[in-house]
Amino acid sequence: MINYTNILRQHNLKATPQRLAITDILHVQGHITIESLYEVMVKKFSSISLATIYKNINLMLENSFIQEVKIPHAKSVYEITKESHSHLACEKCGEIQDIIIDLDNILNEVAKTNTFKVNSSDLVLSGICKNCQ
Amino acid sequence: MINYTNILRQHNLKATPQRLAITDILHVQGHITIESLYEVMVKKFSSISLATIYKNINLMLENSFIQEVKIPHAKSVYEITKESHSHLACEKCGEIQDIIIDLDNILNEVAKTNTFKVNSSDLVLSGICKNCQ
DNA sequence: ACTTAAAGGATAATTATTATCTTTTAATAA
DNA sequence: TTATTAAAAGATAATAATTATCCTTTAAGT
Ligand SMILES: [Mn+2]
Ligand SMILES: [Mn+2]
Ligand SMILES: [Zn+2]
Ligand SMILES: [Zn+2]
Repeated sequence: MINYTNILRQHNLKATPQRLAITDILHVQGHITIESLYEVMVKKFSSISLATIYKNINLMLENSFIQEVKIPHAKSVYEITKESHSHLACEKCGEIQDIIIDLDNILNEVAKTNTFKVNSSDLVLSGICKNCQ
Repeated sequence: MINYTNILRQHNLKATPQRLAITDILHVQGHITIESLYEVMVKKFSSISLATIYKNINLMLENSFIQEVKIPHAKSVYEITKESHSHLACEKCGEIQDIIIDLDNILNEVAKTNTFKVNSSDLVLSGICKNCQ
């Protein structure tokens, strides 16, 4: 169990119980929509306001503690920022999985054209996951 | 100038002036947000309703005549469906460019793992375009 | 314990999108 | 052509998603 108290403080964020719960949920679940994050949080903090969820998600996004992942034909999910990686999105059950794909060759190709300086890449592969096949 | 009248009819959509204008704008502009599509349309049809924009965009999405492209940290853009391709998104001016990148190697790698059946891929490279460098 | 800025909760406001209803019109056939 | 009709447009209400505001509570530092 990671100590997110200090990590939050390093980002100049107070380590409130609500925030620790959000980070813990993100840590355990991996990828989650605003909607289901709220549902899970309500179980722990029956009177939590949806505004608190949004305010915290936005704060955490601002300092890159977390990231938004936009999924085709589905709602965005949020996750704790880690090494750059791609995603597999199951069109049937909606599950989002991480996958590490080496895009260096591709990025080098683009770099060669010298017409666009790439800073980051977002790749989502949509299809059917193991379970749903 | 492409004849979208018949193309629309092939999709079982009436070729209304509003729709022909939308398809023409999409054809000329390439990638456009709902917001700016509406702005452009208002110039041609001063009394057009925003609902008409949404209804048409949704209808055209349903039969895959057009596609949504989700862009990190920006609003979605829409474009006429064509061969599968990737996108370059300029973080400075917001311009979206098409780029054809061969992802076969990558998709084959994923296929090998036999744990996920890929149906489609969405790749967006964010960075700085030629003009903005 | 005391102080204080930050954060939470309640809720209003705003923005984005969809639904509903009436009027208009594109497509088709007499 | 004109008549018919289902589809589409336009106006606007309703809903959903997100943000702003305001007051209360609390984490963090002294
Ligand atoms: Mn991930
Ligand atoms: Mn494109
Ligand atoms: Zn699945
Ligand atoms: Zn640019």
